[in-house]
Amino acid sequence: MNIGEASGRSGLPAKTIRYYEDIGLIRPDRGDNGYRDYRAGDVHKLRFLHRSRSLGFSVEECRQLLALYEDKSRASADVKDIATTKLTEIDRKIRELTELRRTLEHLVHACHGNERPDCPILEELSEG
Amino acid sequence: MNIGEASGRSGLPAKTIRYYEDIGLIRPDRGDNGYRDYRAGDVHKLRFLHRSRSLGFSVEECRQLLALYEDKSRASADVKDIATTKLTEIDRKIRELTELRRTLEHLVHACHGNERPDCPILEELSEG
DNA sequence: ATGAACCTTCCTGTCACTGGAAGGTCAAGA
DNA sequence: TCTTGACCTTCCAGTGACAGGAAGGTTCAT
Repeated sequence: MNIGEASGRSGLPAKTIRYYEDIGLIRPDRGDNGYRDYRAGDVHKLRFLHRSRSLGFSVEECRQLLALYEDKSRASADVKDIATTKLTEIDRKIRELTELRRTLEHLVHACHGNERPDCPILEELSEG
Repeated sequence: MNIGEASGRSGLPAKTIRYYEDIGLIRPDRGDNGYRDYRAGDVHKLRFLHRSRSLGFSVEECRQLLALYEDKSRASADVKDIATTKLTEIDRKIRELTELRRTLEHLVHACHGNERPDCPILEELSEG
């Protein structure tokens, strides 16, 4: 199938699929006309990539996961390691954002939000 | 003062300070030798930028905040609007990450993490 | 035969810097 | 006076993960 159909079936934009080929994630066949030719297995991999990316894995992590996916003699511990590391990262991001949120909310509450220039938000930004 | 001292006092790397000049956020004087020459007010602005960025505002938002900071006839409502919008964005990000976290934790728990190849994480990634 | 809807490659832009090369300037020590 | 080392300058390239668009080839239906 052509890239348009692979795109439709995987949910990834054609641009992204070409990019994934550029960086060596997938290698579809080519037809006589030079068009990329995807098989069902390729679409599976594309869906795998789509899902992995949307779960917050970086492209390099997706590369590792895809290699494990294709390695029938893998150890599930290797997959779990990657996922656990990512989970820790996500936890850290959530903590950082929550801290940010607290500070910002505090500032927003302290500001009158009227026509006058005095503003605790700007004060905090210049002194913090 | 030279850029090195401005960097030390503001907490921003010299590279970043030059970048902020490139994109028109600050315009220091120049000495006869061509060196940038920062005054106390410039360092204040740099600290303002540092703090704003670390609170999650984009550079363009920082540009708006800095303009309000310098506008003595500003309305605090304008500042509050920007901060409130950012607060909403942060909330959305936290929600997304929390959802991600839940899914990923579920997968990590389901995976045995041993030497065998069967792995619910990979299964979910390929089917999800 | 023509037009639309595909497909191709290649180049540029995004965001907010960071690293590095090549070279000028300045202050302190031998 | 010379030199060394720490500054400073500009400019170019790279990051991550694509998106937009130009210029051109292919396929299919009318």
